[in-house]
Amino acid sequence: MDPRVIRTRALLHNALIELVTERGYEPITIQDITDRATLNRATFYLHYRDKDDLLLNVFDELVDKIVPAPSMEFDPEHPETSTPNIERIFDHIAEHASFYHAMLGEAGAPFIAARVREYIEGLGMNWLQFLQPDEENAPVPLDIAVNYIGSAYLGVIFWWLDNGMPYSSRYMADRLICLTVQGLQRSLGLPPPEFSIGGPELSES
Amino acid sequence: MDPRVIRTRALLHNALIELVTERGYEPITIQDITDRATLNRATFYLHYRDKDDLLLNVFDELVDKIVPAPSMEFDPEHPETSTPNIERIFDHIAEHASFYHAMLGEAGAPFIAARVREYIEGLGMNWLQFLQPDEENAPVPLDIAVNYIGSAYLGVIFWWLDNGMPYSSRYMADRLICLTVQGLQRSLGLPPPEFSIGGPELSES
DNA sequence: AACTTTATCGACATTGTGTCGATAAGTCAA
DNA sequence: TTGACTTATCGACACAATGTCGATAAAGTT
Repeated sequence: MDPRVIRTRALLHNALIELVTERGYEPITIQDITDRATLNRATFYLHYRDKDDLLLNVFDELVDKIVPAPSMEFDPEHPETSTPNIERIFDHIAEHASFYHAMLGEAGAPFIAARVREYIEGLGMNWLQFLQPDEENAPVPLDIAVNYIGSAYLGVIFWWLDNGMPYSSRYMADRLICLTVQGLQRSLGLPPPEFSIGGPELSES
Repeated sequence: MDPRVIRTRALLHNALIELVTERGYEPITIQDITDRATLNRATFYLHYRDKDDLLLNVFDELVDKIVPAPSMEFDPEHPETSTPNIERIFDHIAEHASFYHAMLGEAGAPFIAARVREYIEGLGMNWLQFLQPDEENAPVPLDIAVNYIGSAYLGVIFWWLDNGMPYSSRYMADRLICLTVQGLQRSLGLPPPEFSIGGPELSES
C-alpha cells in the first residue's frame, strides 16, 4: 500500500484521538481534525466517509490490541479466569483512559458505548454458557442477565474513569464479579433472611 | 401566562416528540421542528436556547408525571416496595415507549440517558441506605454498587424497549431485583459451591 | 529520467445556525 | 371598543460546516 496513504491515515487517527481527549467527540468538526493533522479538509473524504467512519476505524484498531490470543478468551477449565478477562478490559481502558472517558461520556459517541457493551456481553455470554445454567427453570431469562451484566460493567467502567480510576483493575474486576455472582446480599454484607426481596414468589407473565 | 406562549411551546413539544419517534433525536434540525409545529424558525429562539434546551423541558415535563407523591418514593417499613418503585418506572417508560426508545438509542441524547440513570440511582440509594449495609466491612464500596445498579437497570430498560417489551413491567422489576439482590448464582439456578468466584479472597488495593 | 498514478489543494454550492429590525396579530385592561 | 402591550412572523444577514469539483503537485513505477 502507498506509504502516503498510511501516513495520511495515521495523521488523521492521531488527530482524532488528540481532539477527542481535549474536547470530546460530538463538537469536533472535520475541519478541526484536518487542521490538527496538517491536511486539507478535502483529503479527509478520500479516506473516510465521515467523522463516525474515522472513529470506527480508530476504535477497531484499538480493540484489536486487547486480546493477543482470542482462543485464550475463556478457559473452560478455570471459570475463575473471568476475573482476569474483565481485568484485562480494565487494563485496556486504563491504557487509553482519556479516549474512553471522552467516548463514553455525554459528549461522546453512543455507538462506541454500544460496541464496548457488546464486547463485554460476549465475554459474559461465554462465561455463562460454560456455567450451564438451567435455562428452563432459571428465575431470570439468560438474555436479560447478559444485558444486565454488560450494561452494569460498562457503567461501572465509566464511573471508574470519571472518578480518576481510584482502584486497581484487579480490584474493580473482583468487585464486579462479586456483585454479579453473589448479589448485593453478600456484596454489601446484608442480613439475608427477611430481605429476600423478589425471592421465591416471582411474578409469572 | 399568555395563552399564545403556552400554545407555541406545546406545539414545539409535540413536534419534537413526533420527530424524535420518527427519526431519532440527533439528525433533527430546528427547521424540522418549527416546520412540523407550523411556526417560524426564529420563533423557536424566543422560547428555547437550542435543541437540547427544548428536549430538557420536554423530558422534565415527562418526569414530573412519574411520581405523584415524592414522599412515598420509598417506604422504610416495607423494603420490598422497591419492586413497585421500579415497576412504576417500567410503566412510565412503556407509556412513552417510542420516545424513550429513540432517546436511549444510538441516535438519541446521551445526557437524557444519564438523567434516567441518575433517577434510578436515586431510588437505589434510598433503598440501600435503608438496608444499612456495613459500609466498613462490605466487600464492595457503596458508590460502586449504586452505579452498578443504575447502569444495569438502564441498560435492561433499553433492551426491553428494543425488543418490543416482551414482558410485563412487574415481571421485569421482579427479575431485576432478583438479579441485584441474589446475584447470578440464584438467579440462574447455578450450583453454588466451587463457583464462588471473587468470593472470600478478594484483592485489596 | 520520464511516465503514471493518486494524494493534495483551493474553490464552489448547499445546508443549518443564531440574530436582527420591521411588520402583523393576538391579549388584556380601561 | 379602544388603546397599550406582548408575542409571532417574516425576510435578510453573517457565519460555520458539509460534501464535491477540477486543477495541481508529489509521490510511486518503469
